[in-house]
Amino acid sequence: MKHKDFDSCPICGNLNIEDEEAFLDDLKCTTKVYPKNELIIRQGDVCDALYMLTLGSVKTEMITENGNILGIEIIKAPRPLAPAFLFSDNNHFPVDITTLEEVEIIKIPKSEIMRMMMTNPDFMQNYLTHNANRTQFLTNRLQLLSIKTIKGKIAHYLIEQAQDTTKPFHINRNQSELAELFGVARPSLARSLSEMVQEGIISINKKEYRILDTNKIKELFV
Amino acid sequence: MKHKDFDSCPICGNLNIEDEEAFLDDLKCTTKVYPKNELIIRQGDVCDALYMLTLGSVKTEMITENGNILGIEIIKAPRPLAPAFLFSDNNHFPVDITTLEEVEIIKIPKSEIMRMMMTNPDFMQNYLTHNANRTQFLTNRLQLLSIKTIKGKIAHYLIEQAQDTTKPFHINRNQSELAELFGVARPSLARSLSEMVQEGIISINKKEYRILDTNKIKELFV
DNA sequence: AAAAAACTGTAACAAATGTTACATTTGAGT
DNA sequence: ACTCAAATGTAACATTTGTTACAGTTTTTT
Repeated sequence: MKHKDFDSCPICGNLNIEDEEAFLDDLKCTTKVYPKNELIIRQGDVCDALYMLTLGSVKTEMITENGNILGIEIIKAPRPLAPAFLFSDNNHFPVDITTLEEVEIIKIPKSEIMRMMMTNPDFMQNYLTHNANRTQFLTNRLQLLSIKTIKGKIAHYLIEQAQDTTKPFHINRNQSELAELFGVARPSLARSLSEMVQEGIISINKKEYRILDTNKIKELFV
Repeated sequence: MKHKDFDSCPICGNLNIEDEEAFLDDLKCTTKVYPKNELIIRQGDVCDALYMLTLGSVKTEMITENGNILGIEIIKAPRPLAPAFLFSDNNHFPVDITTLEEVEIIKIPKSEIMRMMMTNPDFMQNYLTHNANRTQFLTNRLQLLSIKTIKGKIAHYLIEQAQDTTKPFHINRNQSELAELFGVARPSLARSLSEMVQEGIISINKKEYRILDTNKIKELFV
């Protein structure tokens, strides 16, 4: 792992240690490279080590039992994969993980992680913060899914994405991806979007969205 | 906190310390008692200390932006309230918390939690495991919500609850609570349930459920 | 035991979403 | 500039779910 990557890693960054090389050399771990489009972790697999993605990107997908795919997110290196589950009583991965390109993954035994936490307060703080952020991400996802109407989901999502609701902003997903994110059918999403445009609530130009009527879009929550 | 409670606490149990009283006496914290049916924590409140529920029970509710209540769970003492969010970058509570009876809550500063983790490996392990279990709970909840049909949710839930799918089992919730758990309307749930009974997939007697047709109930996932 | 409250079953109807299918537009690659 | 694939718009129709309302049942309270 390069120094730059090391610093930008959510759990290894800012560690305040003198010699990062030595720190890493001491670490007992194995490195493995996987090709593109490979399913590397299955929902339900036992999780007994920390999988650190050090190169490339992967996609995590939660497959519901009715076969629908509920896209969760794309993870880019450097980041640990599902670090919380390493410590759960029922230590199984909750998602499928598929490579999007060639990736490198370092597998660190649980005992090593424990050791690092005990000896390095910054590492422990990072690990805790990272897990907390993950939990918050999940909670957010839960909140989005729990909104029942499609227009409500759109409203929630757009307001979340817009830094400033008076200015246009860019959404980096196409309709199919949005539909997957919301867990709805693509044509249904398109219909809701075009209705919201016709009602003068938002305007859309390609992936450039704009909130036109702040009051109306907030009414969709009521 | 009594010894028995101390031992059964998910993050303070099995701590391998000689003197629990001394351990607790050293702890800088404040104790507060709240009456029944009080909203003690609001969604969005800043979370800068660990709230440990030591007596009584509370209800956590996530209120969606359209005003619907999506019941999350009932928490009984002793258990920490949302311990993960203490360490998140954006440290706000994700849920409303309401007392169900008179409760006692101990508020422990973040710095104290950090100290305890650094000095006590068992405490750290407990804390991590507890957070991991919470994450798994959320993931499960996410999975349940992401199933689109009501019958699919029922099927998923019943199979999860039934230890042995050939034997009858008890569900400790009424229809309204189940509907809230699934995020659907109560009469809709009742309709789906009675259809499943008519189709010979399950039988219901009060809160005693039984899976009659294992194949058919699994087809609801397809 | 009677009364009240909570829970359950169900029906008619409204509303939202899914499904399928196809036309149109956009974008990428040559 | 042309071609092809992907993305989008949209319409008709089917299906599911929500809403409202009320009656029957069970449980709790008095």
